[in-house]
Amino acid sequence: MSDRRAQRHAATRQEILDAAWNLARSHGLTGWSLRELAASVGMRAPSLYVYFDGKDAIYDAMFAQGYRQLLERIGRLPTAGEPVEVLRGAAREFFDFYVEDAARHQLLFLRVVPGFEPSPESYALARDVVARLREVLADAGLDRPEAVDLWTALFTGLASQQASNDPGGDRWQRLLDRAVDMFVASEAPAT
Amino acid sequence: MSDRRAQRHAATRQEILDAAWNLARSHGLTGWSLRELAASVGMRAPSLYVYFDGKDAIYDAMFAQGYRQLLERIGRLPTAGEPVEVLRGAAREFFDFYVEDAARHQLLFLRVVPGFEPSPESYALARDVVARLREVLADAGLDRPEAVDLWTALFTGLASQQASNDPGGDRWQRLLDRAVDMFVASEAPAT
DNA sequence: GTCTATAAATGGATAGAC
DNA sequence: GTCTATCCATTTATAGAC
Repeated sequence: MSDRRAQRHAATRQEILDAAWNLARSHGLTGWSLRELAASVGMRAPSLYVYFDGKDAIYDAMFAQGYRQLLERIGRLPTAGEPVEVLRGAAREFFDFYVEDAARHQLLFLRVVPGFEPSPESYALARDVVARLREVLADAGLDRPEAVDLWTALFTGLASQQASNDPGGDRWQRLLDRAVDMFVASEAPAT
Repeated sequence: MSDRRAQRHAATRQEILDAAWNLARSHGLTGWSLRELAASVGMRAPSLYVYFDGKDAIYDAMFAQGYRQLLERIGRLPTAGEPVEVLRGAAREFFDFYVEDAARHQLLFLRVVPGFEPSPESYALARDVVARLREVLADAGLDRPEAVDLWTALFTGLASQQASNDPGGDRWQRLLDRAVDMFVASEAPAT
């Protein structure tokens, strides 16, 4: 059956992607070759071309997968309850997502891979994430566009500091709730 | 005279570094080769080894130069006057420094070059910057360690968003003063 | 779908003449 | 100090046998 074959193909594709993420985490986002990637899934380099058109196609699939993961996690966020609690949950989710995987952070949010540009389809996922985040924050009472921008900057900044300057620790993580309070206070000063 | 020769040597070294920064800005921090670098200063690759021990030594010199630039700019900051004004000046200085040069930002604050580790001498400059920043903020009334951490996260976050999502624009730059106010209000709520 | 073999280019780095 | 020549490793990618 062609269905069976397609399923196997997709499974191997995912296996390759998982291995690529592992290499990116251990050797840096650009610190691995197709030979290494193939070896880590028990193949030789040319066989990878059965599943991907080349290295940039692999980066593109990783880019799309990363944004799909983020989108799914935003979707799971509780949106009912006290606005402050909702925002704390959202802040923690974003913080964790960034800190968990520095390589993913670099691929999704910084332009680190020389010459790589995400495909239009993959980039559309990035736009979906921003749109969905905007909805969540609006539901919690943050509907001013500048509020969303400031919110994003604040929590990506905390996560970036944590990942770069205290990996494995909690020096910036501890500041999360306080940062949410600071933010909420400045958005509703007279309430 | 050996003095003349040493001066010429240092000048050429700097010329090479300037060219390396240009390549890093245009082709990405890791998107250039020693051949290209040599060509851009009118040399062939082997001649570079008269001035640097290899590519990582060039990255190391760039790393040190970047932190020296930042240290100098912190030194120029006005420290007298209204604390809020001092903090606004400091915030703007940091923001500009990061946004000006994405490649420099990646080299100094993110681990983007596979295998590269700054030398102890260069890394000492990074520590100097943090110490000096701590002094400036303390002079403006921010002496709690967590306050400094939150400050750093907030303004590197704003700068990173500006550089990544609105290069050449001012979407996050416009939020700077408001962010300082938010920060100051949360640090001195009952004054 | 996976392999061997290999192309074709590029990388950092060194030897030695000038 | 700069060069030519070259080494040697590595890269992505392709051709074609099985």
